[in-house]
Amino acid sequence: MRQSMEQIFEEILILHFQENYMKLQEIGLYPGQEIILGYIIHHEGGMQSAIVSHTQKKASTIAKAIQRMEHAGYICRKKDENDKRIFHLYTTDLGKETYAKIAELKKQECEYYSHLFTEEEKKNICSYLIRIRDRLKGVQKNEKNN
Amino acid sequence: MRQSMEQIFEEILILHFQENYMKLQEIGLYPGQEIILGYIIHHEGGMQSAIVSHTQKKASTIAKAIQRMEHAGYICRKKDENDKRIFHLYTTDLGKETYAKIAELKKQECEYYSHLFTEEEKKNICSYLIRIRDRLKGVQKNEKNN
DNA sequence: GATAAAATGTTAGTTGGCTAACAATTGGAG
DNA sequence: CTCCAATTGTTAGCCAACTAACATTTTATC
Repeated sequence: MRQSMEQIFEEILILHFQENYMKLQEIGLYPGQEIILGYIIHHEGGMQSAIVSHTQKKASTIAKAIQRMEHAGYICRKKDENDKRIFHLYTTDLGKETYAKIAELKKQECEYYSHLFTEEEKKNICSYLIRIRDRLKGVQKNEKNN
Repeated sequence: MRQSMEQIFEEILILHFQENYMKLQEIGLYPGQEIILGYIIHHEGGMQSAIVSHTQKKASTIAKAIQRMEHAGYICRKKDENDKRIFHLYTTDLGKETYAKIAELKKQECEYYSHLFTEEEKKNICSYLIRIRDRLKGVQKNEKNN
């Protein structure tokens, strides 16, 4: 074997990043914004802290992205009348149109991968991926206890 | 199935990024610098453009990283006497020590994953990963022709 | 030899990601 | 009711990643 599992995986990470970057660029978004937009579309009126929990990013990262996305016209914020700390987030028409393009691309991507493997292989891959994910989750839990 | 292949993969991307970030932070590097350091260690005297080709990052990204890594004392640059455009890159003692730590971590990581799968599963995974990688490579080649 | 093209590296400006420190508000403990 | 802790969100400053434009030097072409 010329390349190890890990090396090919690193290669895939780079290629995946580049492909994702180019696709988003054509749509007009920056990496990460599509996840935020998708969350708000499916949780209209939600607040920033929910996005922080969902995306696993830091609050400061989300805060800046939200500001830029609001300025670019993809989303809008409305103050809560009872709790003055909270902003409720909503998508604009532009945001909805933009997410439709992303959803279409994601669908195409899923179909590509679907044709790349047999049903049995897909089951295997899921089993492997879950094992890797749980291992990564476990490592982080252990590190938190230190 | 509650989650699709793609969703679990996205989850793994996030977890992998976070684990990598924390490990590098303990060593004193920023993400991406470990790849540059590794390349220079294995190609002492090489030049920036070679790193650009190898890492698939843009020249400006590498240029800034090289400057910071030189300033931080991990590497040093020497001007070429014949071709005045070129800088030759070398690792310092600190750079070599730092990379030793990274190599140790990578070794541990490989062992973890090695225990996570049987030999047959590993062969399967390699087969799947290669298929994904080649598909990603193919997409990018096609896009370049447009 | 002059001029255009390619190679090498830099700088300015955008974004995402992080940490750390901060302000403001809310809610609970005493 | 008071005061402290938790929640929510922001700002400043660091880095990586990108694009676009640039300067310098080398090389190829005519």
